[in-house]
Amino acid sequence: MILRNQVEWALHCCAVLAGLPQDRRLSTRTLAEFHGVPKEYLSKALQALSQAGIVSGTLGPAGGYRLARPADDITFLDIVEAVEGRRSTFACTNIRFNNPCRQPCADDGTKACSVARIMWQADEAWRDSLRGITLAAHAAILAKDLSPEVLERNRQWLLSRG
Amino acid sequence: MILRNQVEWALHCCAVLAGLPQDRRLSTRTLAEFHGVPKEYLSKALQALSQAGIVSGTLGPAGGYRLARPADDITFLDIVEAVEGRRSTFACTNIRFNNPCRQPCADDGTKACSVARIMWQADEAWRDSLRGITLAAHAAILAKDLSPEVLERNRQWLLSRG
DNA sequence: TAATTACGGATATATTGTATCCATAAGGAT
DNA sequence: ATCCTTATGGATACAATATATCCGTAATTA
Ligand code: FES
Ligand code: FES
Repeated sequence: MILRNQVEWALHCCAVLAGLPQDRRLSTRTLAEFHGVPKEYLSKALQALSQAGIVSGTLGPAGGYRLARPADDITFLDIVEAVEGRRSTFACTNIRFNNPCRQPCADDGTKACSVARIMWQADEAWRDSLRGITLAAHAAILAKDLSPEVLERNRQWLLSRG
Repeated sequence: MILRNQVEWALHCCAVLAGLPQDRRLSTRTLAEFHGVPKEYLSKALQALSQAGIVSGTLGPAGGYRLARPADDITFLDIVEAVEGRRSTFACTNIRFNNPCRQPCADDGTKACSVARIMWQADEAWRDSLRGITLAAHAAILAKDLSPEVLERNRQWLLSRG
């Protein structure tokens, strides 16, 4: 089990957008070149973000994407779920009901399986962790990781493209 | 991203074994019939559990599997990792280094990407949650969920097969 | 009008998950 | 000794998903 590449791409794209003025837009082409990933496929991830209301896309020249909400109102979970979906990472197929000595209409079918409950609880812990980090919080981490020069250089490169 | 069916099967098989006397063994065929899953494919999951030292398999008639350790020394994480592997659910492909305006030999390459660190932290939260539940703890939950009659009926069916 | 963009559908390929089959070695029953 | 049953591991086939590309459309700007 492994998350899609799209997740890494989407997170980085959102992080980049969070570092720019809110009204500035970046095109799919610029974002693809900046991250060195195929433009056509990245477009699918950006469309998913757009449909989820995380970014806003506009048509025409000088069009592109910007964040649809303030950076402190977008969590990592929002982005991951937009690309990866909201279904639990654990799928219960109810094999407990295949039990050959189980009586039909037993009253043990009203509650979810104990195994599934534990797995879903772990899934929620994963989501809680991602829900705790906003793009604004990540920008603060990034500011400590990278030197101001590197950040400014990236910023200028992106703004010169659009 | 979704976990394999094997995970659900492996967890249920271990839960079944935990409800039996430690020296009793169950064959792949019995476990497959009990859960209504293909015997040949379930065998692969049991082999993974065997190789991870969670269950112990013996050959010959009256052979089969038993837990290799006490039930309070086997966590859900042990079982999930045996089947699903231990790699993180998030794979970083280092797209940050594809940055076209990045200078070679920059000092920002010594640390893992901030995005990856956040994703790996969430992965650890998921694992921590699974690490907190042992087969013994699950057995206690099961005892509250199911009626003693159902548990005993299953127990007898399994013991009569082996 | 022409160029550029997001958007969505269709398609192709690669990777992974699912499932089955078979050969082998080992243990128990006769 | 012989036969049956079992786990083990390799090989193979099939299905589902991930990855990637292509193209047509509509909207926007110059
Ligand atoms: S029946 Fe699906 S996890 Fe128990
Ligand atoms: S480069 Fe892989 S997560 Fe940032």
